[in-house]
Order: sequence, then C-alpha cells, then structure tokens
Amino acid sequence: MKNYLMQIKKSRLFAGIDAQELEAMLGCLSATVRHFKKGDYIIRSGDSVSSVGLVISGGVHIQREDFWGNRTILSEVSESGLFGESYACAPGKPAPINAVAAQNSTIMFLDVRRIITTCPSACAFHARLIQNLITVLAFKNIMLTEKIEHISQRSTREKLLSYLSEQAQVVGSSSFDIPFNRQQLADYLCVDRSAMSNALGQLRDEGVLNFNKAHFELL
Amino acid sequence: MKNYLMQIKKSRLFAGIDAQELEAMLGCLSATVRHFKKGDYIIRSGDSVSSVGLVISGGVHIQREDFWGNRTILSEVSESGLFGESYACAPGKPAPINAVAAQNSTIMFLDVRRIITTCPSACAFHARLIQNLITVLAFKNIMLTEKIEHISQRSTREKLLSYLSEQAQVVGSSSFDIPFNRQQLADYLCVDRSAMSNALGQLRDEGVLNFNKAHFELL
DNA sequence: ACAAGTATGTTGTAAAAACAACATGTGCGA
DNA sequence: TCGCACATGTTGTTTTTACAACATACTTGT
Repeated sequence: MKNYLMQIKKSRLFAGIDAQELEAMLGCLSATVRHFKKGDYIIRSGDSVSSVGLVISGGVHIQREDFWGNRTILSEVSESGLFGESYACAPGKPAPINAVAAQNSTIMFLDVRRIITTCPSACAFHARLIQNLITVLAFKNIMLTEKIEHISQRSTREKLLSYLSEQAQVVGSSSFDIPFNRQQLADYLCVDRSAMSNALGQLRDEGVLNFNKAHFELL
Repeated sequence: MKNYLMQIKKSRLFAGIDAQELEAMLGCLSATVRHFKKGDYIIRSGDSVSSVGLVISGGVHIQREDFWGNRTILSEVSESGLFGESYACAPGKPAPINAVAAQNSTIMFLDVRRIITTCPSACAFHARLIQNLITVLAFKNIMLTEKIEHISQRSTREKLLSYLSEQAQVVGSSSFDIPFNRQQLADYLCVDRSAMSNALGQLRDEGVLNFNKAHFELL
C-alpha cells in the first residue's frame, strides 16, 4: 500500500489528510488493491457496488450498453480519479454501467460503509473523510445540473448563450476565457461543431457577444 | 418545532429515524424555522449557502437568472422536499440560483456543518443522518447522469431509444410502463411533443417497438 | 349517456441542425 | 522561413425538428 500513497494523496477523497494519517486510515478502512489487465471488467452492469474505486495507475472507461448491445463510453477516469461513488452510496441501486480497464491498471477499493460508519475509536481524520465524500458528490451534482441546464435548451444558439452566460456569472465579469476549444465545446453542448460555429458568428454579427479563440465577451 | 414533525419525518433526510429521536436531534442540529411570504427570496444568486432547506409547508421554486436577466424555473420543491443541499455541501461555491417561495411557506434550515460533524456525545442516529445525506446526493447524482445520457443524444429518435432502453434495463424486461405522459416525456427529453410523437410512430412502423399509452415494448 | 376537457396522433410548413466538403488561419517544429 | 498539422470558419445540401393547426381518442364529472 505504501507505494501507492502518492497517488492516493492526490485524490479529492483524501484532501486535507496528511500522509502519516493516511496510511493508518487505509488499514482502518480495509482498503484493498487489485490489478486489472487492459480490457478487464472492474464493474459489470447489474453489479451491486459497495466500494468506491480509486485509480492508482492506468485508467478506466465507464461505458454503457443499451438494450440492443450498442456500447458508449460515458467517461474516462484517470490517475487519482474516483469512480463508482454514486452507486456505492446509493444502496440497492445496481450499477447500470460497466467499468473497464482502459490500460493495465491498479485500483484501490474502499468500502463505502467503512467510510460512512465512523469508527468511534481512532481516526481523527475520519470526519474529514466523510466530509470529502460529501463534497465530491455535491460538486459532481452541481456540474451535472449545470450541464443539464445548458443542453436542455432547444437550439444551439440557446445552448451557447446558456453556457456563456453562466461562465460570465461565475467569474463575475462579462469578459472571460473558456476551458474548451470549439470541438470540445460542441461536444460538451452536444451539438455539431460547424453548426455551433455558425451560431457563434451569427451572435457576433448581431452584437450579442465578441470572441477570439477561447476568449469571450458578452455585450 | 413539534408541530412540524409530521412533515420532517417524511423527508428522505430523516428516513429511518424514529419520531422520538427526531425531536432530540433537531435541537442538537440547531435547526431553525422561518416563514416566507409568497414571492420572498429564500436564497439569492451569489449567496454562500451553508444550510439545507426542508420545506415544511408551501413550496419553493428554484430559478436561475441569466446574464441578460431572463428567468427560468429549474425545479419545484414541494412539502418534505429538500433544496440547496448541493451548494450547502460544496464549500466555497456560491449558489448560482434563486430559491423563491412559490406560496406562503415554512422552511426549516439545517446547517450542514452540524450534520457532517458528528457530535461525539449523544445522537445514536447521527450516523444514519449522515448516511441519508450521502444517499440523497448519490441518488440525485444518478438521476442527473441518466438524464444527461438521454438528452445528449442528437436526435429525438435517439433520445427516445436511450430512455426506453434504460427503462427496459431497470425493470429487466422488454415490456414496461413509463411514469410520464407524452408531454412530460417530451419535456424530460427536451424535445417537441409532436415531433416525439412522430418519432414514436416511425419506430413502431419500423418494428423497433410497440406502445400503448404509457406501456412500451422493445422488440 | 353526454359534454367538456385533456391526451395523443397527424399533417404541412418554415426554421434549424447535421453533415460534408472545403477555405482560411494559427501555431509549431524542422 | 517553410511546411505541416490542427483549429476554426464558411458554404451548400439533406435531414430533422419545431411549430401550428387540426383530428381523433380517451377521461372525468354530472
């Protein structure tokens, strides 16, 4: 376990917990580590998940298979990333997704019941751990809600305005940079890149906004 | 506070906690109750929220105001419902939304720090409370993720198939009922009702599925 | 059984998006 | 500086959607 402390420490789940404490906690949480070969299934659709996965090395693809067997990659989890936390924290809800090792990977599993149930004995940092878990879930929640707000809009134009308006509000200025290039923005908003480019040009022509590369200004 | 126990007990946050314990806990959590007139702001965009709101009576609209001042209602919270939990659990993230009393309302506020920080003294049920909070966040997370999967699809047809395929999988059968009427389904999938009706008819003609009212069968 | 209201399906039209193919621009390394 | 790779913008065509208006169930209350 010692070898993995570096990666574990970087995880948001263990934020604010110092290295010494960390090692003790991992024992207390009865963390287990397993290795997976590229292509191995870590979680199978239908599994009842009770553990959070933490990627120590390698990477994981979260994928879904629909009724007709078509697979889609929903997200990619890289080093120090978490996966399965929602299902592990939602008792009685079998995971509807597969987690597959995208490369040879080392994964640490933490039983959520161990995290939630405070050991009344030691673990000064246990409260912090619970707090971190809650924070992780809450932030994810916020991100998802925001995305839904944007892609709920009917037209590309409205999706853009929804996204850009929100970005302006978070930085508190009508002038800001976005963390996406055009293709990434189009993917995020679930629209066609060229159609989006069109909509952007149109908005500029109408004097609603200005932009240059990743820099935008609302007018 | 006693008068409100009925509504409070129904909240998912207090699931599995018996009535006697409940009253003691509310004191320990220093729950506060406030009344709002219809139209009053409960949370204002930009506020740093540290409390979860629990609707004891009345109802709350969660609304957003964009850069140009256009308001949209994002969700409605009714009796025994929670709101603000994501922002209360995400430290340092000011709420980007307004919570407005939709009617004259009575709201109980619970400081999340009090919930998260286990009182080492009493409160046998405190662990359960924390667990409930985590469960609430996790389930919401799952719901949001599922919705994003569906509305990420480019065409109405694909959105329908994504949704229906998932429903079939959760019940484990190709034959199932959905909890929406057509208009509600269209709203959920963020598409036009009549266009959706068309797509459904087309899918039936192609022999992909059958339906009758809210009953569907995938083929 | 009837009427009124609601839900669902259908059709035609105008607007918008997806798609493809290409033009221009920008940055980077040889 | 040149050329290459990649990002962005542009254009035209096809497909899809939104919208509106209407037809046909189906429900509910009287």
